[in-house]
Amino acid sequence: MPELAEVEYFRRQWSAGIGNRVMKIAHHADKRVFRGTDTRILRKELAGARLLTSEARGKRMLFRFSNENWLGLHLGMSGKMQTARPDFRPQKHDHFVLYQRERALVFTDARQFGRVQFHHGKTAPAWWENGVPEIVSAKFNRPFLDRFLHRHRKAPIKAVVLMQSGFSGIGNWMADEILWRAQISPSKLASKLSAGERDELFRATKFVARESLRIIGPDDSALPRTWLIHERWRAGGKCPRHKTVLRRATIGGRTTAWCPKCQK
DNA sequence: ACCCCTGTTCGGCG
DNA sequence: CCGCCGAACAGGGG
Repeated sequence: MPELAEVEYFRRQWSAGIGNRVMKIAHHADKRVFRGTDTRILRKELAGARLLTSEARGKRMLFRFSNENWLGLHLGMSGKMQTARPDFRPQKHDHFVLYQRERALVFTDARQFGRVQFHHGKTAPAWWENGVPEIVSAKFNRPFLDRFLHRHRKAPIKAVVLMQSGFSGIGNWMADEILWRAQISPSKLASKLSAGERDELFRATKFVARESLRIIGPDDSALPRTWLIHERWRAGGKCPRHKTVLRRATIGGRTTAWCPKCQK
C-alpha cells in the first residue's frame, strides 16, 4: 500500500511518541529489513534517546532523536506503522519496536521490502539528501518535469512516472491515477507527449499528490469515488468518466490499468 | 497448487 | 557510459 500519502499517514502514527524517551528496543536482527544496518549500534544509541521530530520525503521517512541519532524507515510493499500499548508483544512480522513509558512504536513488514536505517551524526544522513524535489513543493515545476521527461524520453510514460528520481513518492496506483486524470496512455513514450499533455501531466501530478496527502488514511476508502483507484483492480472495472471497461497490461514492469477511450 | 502483488536494486544488454 | 528491462527479494492472499 505505501505510496506518498500512505507513507505520510504511517509517519504520523508515531507522532504520539514525539518528546518521549525510548526505554527499550525489540527487533528481529537477522531480518532483511535491517540489511546494511548494524543493529547493535542502533540499539545502543537509541536506548535512552528522545524522539524529537519526523519528516517524510516521497516514500522515505526520517525520525530524529536526541544525542544526534537518526532513524530512516522505508515501508517497501507491505510495511506498516502503529502506536500500541506499552506491553505490546511483537508478532512474527513486527521487526522493530521502540518502547516508551506510555506506548510502543511498532514497525511491521511481512514481505520485508521495507528498510530500517540508522545514522549517528550532527546532521541528517547523506542518503536523506538526495536532491529530488517533493511533488507538492515549488521545486517540482514545469522546467524540472520537462527536463526529466526529456532525459527519459525513450521510456513509456508509466515507467517515468514511477521513477523516484523525478516523481518522489509516486507508486503504482498513483501513477495510474495521474495518467488517467491527464488522459495520457501509459504506454506512450515520454518523448511523444505534446506540450498540452505535459501540461496536463503536471497538473494531474500535483493534484493527485496534494489531494491524497490531504485525505490520507490507512487505505483508499476516503478517496473520492470518482477516482480510478476504486476501479483499477476490480474485474470488469470501469472508467469513472464514462464507464468504459478498463484495460490492463504490464507497462514499465508493473500492472497498469487505463481507460482506452479517454487515454490517448 | 498456482498466480498475483501499491517497491527497489542489480545485472544484462542495446 | 547511459538507460531500459526483467529478475530477484519474501510472504500473504485470492
